[in-house]
Amino acid sequence: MPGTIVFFDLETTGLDTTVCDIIQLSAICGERVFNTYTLPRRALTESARNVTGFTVNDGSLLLHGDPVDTIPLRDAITSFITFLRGFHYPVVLAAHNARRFDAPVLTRVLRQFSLLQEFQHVVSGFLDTFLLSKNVFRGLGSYSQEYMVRHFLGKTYNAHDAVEDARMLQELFNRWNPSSWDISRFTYRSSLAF
DNA sequence: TGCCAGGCCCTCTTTAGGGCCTT
Repeated sequence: MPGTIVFFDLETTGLDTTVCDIIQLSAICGERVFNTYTLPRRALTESARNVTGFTVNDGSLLLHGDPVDTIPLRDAITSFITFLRGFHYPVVLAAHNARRFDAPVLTRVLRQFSLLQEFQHVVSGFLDTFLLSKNVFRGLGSYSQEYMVRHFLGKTYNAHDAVEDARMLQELFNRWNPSSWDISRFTYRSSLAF
């Protein structure tokens, strides 16, 4: 049986998982919400600026033009691990396209700060809801999170805000109510994620 | 500095190419 599932999302400076910087790290489990912003060192790609609404000006992070408070990336990561320790751990971290995007990015940063071992003590693996939904719900027009929120929940939302993305993913998952077998099929050990 | 990917899946496949999903 899978343990606690924590839904999370990253907003980053781009799509290249080997170099992009994390800008926003958010997670939700039940009613407990985690959210942090960090100032990226790397410039956002044009498409990342357009999609997320983040810009950097004069050493400040702006969201749709309004400044947001940031903390150093290492502090964001250690706060996240502390947040995860608040559950019965090890937990499973779920994200849409986790295997190809969120897990490699997060794992690379954890390695960079020598925090991977500490993280793996609290997190047993990554659940990829993209791969799960693609296999469980055959024949849908799309498997993007936005499409599925419309399809399964009949609503639109503020996509590309990491908190809202994580919140909607949790709601989607609860609607799907996938079997333990399906969950385990698409859960990958965090130690194997790059 | 500026720019920026990539592994899986499908099929009009396997001597390959294109689309998806994430920012």
